[in-house]
Amino acid sequence: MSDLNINEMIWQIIASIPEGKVTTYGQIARLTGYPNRARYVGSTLKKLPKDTSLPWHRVINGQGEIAFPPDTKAYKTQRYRLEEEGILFRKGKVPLSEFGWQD
DNA sequence: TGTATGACCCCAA
DNA sequence: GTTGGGGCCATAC
Repeated sequence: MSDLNINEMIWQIIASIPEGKVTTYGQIARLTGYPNRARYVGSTLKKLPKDTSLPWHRVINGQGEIAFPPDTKAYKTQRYRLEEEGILFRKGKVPLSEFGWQD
């Protein structure tokens, strides 16, 4: 029940990420008020339909890297979308300056 | 009911 | 700078 609320919060937060910016699973978890739910955020994203309008590609891990292995289709898709939005990669990582929310 | 797994994170060495 | 281990909690089997 409360997890339904969490899902909505997660969707709202992701939808509010500005174009050309990214954020991390941990940040999203914290903004929902549950600092330890970073893993749950990933689980939620995995369940999204492939035709979702949610900008899931703007969500990366705490290291500034894409959460998928580099040789996967999902990785390439995500990276391509980010680069289309003007986000540049440095050695496979996104610079901190591109993060939407920072503590 | 119990164990394993995952689009993660943090801290100590 | 890297590496390893613990923690987290919903799902799947």
